[in-house]
Amino acid sequence: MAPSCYKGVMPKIVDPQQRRRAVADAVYAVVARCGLEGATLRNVASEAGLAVGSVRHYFTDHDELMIFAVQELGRRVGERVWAHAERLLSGSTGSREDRRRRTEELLAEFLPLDDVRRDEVVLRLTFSTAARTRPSLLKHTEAMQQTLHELVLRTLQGAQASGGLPADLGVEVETIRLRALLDGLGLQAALFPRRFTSDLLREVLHHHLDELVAASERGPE
Amino acid sequence: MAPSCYKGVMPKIVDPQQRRRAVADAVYAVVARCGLEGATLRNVASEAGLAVGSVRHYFTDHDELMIFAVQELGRRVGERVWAHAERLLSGSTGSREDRRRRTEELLAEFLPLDDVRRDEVVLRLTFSTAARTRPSLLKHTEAMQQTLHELVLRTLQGAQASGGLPADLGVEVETIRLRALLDGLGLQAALFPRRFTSDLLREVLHHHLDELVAASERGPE
DNA sequence: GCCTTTATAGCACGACGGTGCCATGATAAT
DNA sequence: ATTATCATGGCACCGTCGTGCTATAAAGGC
Repeated sequence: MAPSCYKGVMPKIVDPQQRRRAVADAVYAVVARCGLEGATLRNVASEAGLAVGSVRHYFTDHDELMIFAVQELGRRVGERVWAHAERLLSGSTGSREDRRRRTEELLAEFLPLDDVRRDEVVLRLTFSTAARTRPSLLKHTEAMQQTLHELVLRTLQGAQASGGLPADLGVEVETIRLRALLDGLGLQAALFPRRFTSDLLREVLHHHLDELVAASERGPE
Repeated sequence: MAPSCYKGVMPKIVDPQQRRRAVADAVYAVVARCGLEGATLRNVASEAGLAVGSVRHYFTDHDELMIFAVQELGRRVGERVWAHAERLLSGSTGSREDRRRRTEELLAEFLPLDDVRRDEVVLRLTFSTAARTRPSLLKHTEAMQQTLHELVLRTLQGAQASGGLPADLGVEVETIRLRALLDGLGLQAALFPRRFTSDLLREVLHHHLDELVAASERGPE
């Protein structure tokens, strides 16, 4: 029916992608405030300033909304931290202390040190734990975890290549250990923000990296 | 404690405490299978082989049921691990390698290395994350976390006293770091049991303890 | 003008949640 | 036997949630 050009003949105004992202924002706000069980269509629609029918116009199912929320969360986290990683890699010049400082900053992106990162950690944690009993979420959660794993791995490998870490260090095991540390800290801090202050989190991370570089002076086991 | 003859004048047969624990068992089974949102009164009652009214006879609210489940979970975890800790402390004799091995076994109680510990980790994780948005659970979850914290702290202090760890080691920070590591590993393993095998978990814990004792040969920073 | 497509909103239905209330059976004291 | 107490089970009510369906308004293409 329509002529050959299928691209520019949309008789509408709003951008669906942008709308979906806006709804995802509402999901994040509700989940951060009331938990995942509070992310009902009515709550999300109310948070987004829309009606339930409007939200359902962009998401067929409640499941699809949750899946999109996880995907979008993974996209944003990956995007933000990859940008940070590129900043680190681009500035390959600099003293060893500078590289160490920037590496620590990069890894600190995974800790709830401010409101933005705190919400992000809480959301990652919430969706991840929920994915255990929700097959539809598990696949995308796994992808997000894989992204974070590779990022930490690349970071350690980069530090190793630049001489900041010993060449004989088991980066795979250290990646798992470091990621577990970051996740565990985030978990505790998400539960008890008053006990786990930003300074304490930074101190633990700093200490852990100290131990990693100190292993170089010890040589292979 | 075995159900001894009641001394009071109760015209009944069953022991309410035992019944409440049995219902808690049903809660654990349902939560482990379907997540916390699946722990409805109907599901729990069905799992326990009772009717909803029967469950409600022992728990006024759904909230009270959840609170009791958290408390009981904390009790059991603490009981089991404290028993293990006493075994460690009672056998203060033995070579350094033996002490190290038993310490590692004690800390391994927090890792999902078998079905029992796996369920326990999953339950701890589920209730903890849920407590973030449920004030009624937060208080008891905090108590459970405090118990685990103190246990890890005592373990490290014991190792330090016996000479297994350097005297100048910051046990408080190391406790936080070790607990974050255990929590993070448990979180990952709960999500992806196939990727995080028992051997891998043991290896990471072993490696971490190696790093701790290796810090003794490095002296103060 | 007309018509198609999209955006937004609302209603109604069925399913399921917690909970108040009550009926029945069992037990032990009187 | 009577009665009080407790255990157990079921019913019914009300709220909420997801979802199918429909209505209305706006924006191009013809």
